[in-house]
Amino acid sequence: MRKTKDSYHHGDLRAALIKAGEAVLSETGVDGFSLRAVAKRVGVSHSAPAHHFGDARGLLDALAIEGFRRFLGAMEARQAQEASKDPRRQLLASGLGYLDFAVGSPALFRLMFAAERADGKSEELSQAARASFMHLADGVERLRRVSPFEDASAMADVMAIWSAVHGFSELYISGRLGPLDCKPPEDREAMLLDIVDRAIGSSSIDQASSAG
Amino acid sequence: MRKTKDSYHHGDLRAALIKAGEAVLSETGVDGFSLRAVAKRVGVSHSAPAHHFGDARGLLDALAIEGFRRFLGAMEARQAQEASKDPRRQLLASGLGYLDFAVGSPALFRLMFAAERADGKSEELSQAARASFMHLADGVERLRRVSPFEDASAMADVMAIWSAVHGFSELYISGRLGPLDCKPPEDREAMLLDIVDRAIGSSSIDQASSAG
DNA sequence: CGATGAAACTTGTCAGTGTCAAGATGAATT
DNA sequence: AATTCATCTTGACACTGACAAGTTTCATCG
Repeated sequence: MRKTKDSYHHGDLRAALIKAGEAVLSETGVDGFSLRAVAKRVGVSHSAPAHHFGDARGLLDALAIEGFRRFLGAMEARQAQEASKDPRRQLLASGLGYLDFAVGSPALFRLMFAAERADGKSEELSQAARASFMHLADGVERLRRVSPFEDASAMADVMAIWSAVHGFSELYISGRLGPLDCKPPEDREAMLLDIVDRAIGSSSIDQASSAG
Repeated sequence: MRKTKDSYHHGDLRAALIKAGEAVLSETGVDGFSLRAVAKRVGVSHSAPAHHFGDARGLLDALAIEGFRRFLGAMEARQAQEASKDPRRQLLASGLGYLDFAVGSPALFRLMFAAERADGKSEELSQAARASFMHLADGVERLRRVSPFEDASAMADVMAIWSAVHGFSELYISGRLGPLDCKPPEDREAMLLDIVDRAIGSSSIDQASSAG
């Protein structure tokens, strides 16, 4: 069974390694990431991580899982801040949370969406990723009043919105949006809202015609 | 052309290393990529690449530069196939080329858009990337009849279209679009066209009439 | 033609990495 | 107190990128 509560030797090495792993990831990027560097930062031997995560991929998976949890949290936080409960507004708020996370933890964001990790090797990781997808699907369902899994056009909305938000986030953290990233956060957020608005399309004009 | 296969000098080692590098990249992904593996594949010593590319990053930069060249070619190829010269059709065709390249060379695509390489360290790489961006900007300019660099709303179109196409491509090659990637190419292409259509928005529904 | 120097490539070495095997530590159970 | 066993350490191996120094080929000039 899953154990490893805070106990003796180190206290809670597993959690400490994840925390240190995130720090190393954000400081040096995924290229400078190494098991030994993480272990050294925590102050344990170079092969201590192996016991908790198996191999390097195991630790990266754990980081991605933790990342998806915070990712979902970032979207929900923005939605909670949004006063209006209008589905369209809530969906836009969710997109802002998506961008918040990408900008705040770009290396982790990239790790989470790395191609190799979507192969379903880790069931827990697949599930965490699916939860984020479901969050988006739910948002569209509230807007369209139809489940995307039962309505192709609603699923098309999901794809369009997801692609737009994800693409913008990726390009932004890549620094490819030119002078935009030098500007205040309000600018990139306004840009994102415009983009998501296009992606939602005419399917919800009747819902909230004067949003903005 | 000096090409002495059995001689001490390879003849065209630089090109051979780039070619082998692309092969290693597509076969093992960027994680399994190593200078020594590339050198071994070509049949030279482990430090032969250093003479042409300096360090590992130098070879990866060269691969990205070559990638951007083929990337642009993929977009232009699709545009050439498109019979209609209508700016909207041409823009959509360009998007299909974008997706073609991402699907055909996912590892290279990811390498090209890796965040660390957009820092302008390599001028040649920055220029190759900029050329691809310009291709998109030109397409929007033909559609809107205004330069995106002189019109904010046209630049917004550029951002929206780029985000949508890039996001869809990223998510697709990540295998996160679910059952979509098992389906024939026509399906994903139809999906992309729908998405880009949303991103273009109403700005070109009546291209000539609405003057921004 | 032959020498000289530069370019292309090799060999050797070093620190660092992931992973495995085997040993040491200490809390919990008996 | 002895045993158990997950936890953690030590040591080793093959591999990596980078550097230094040596070897081979080519080009140019005397």
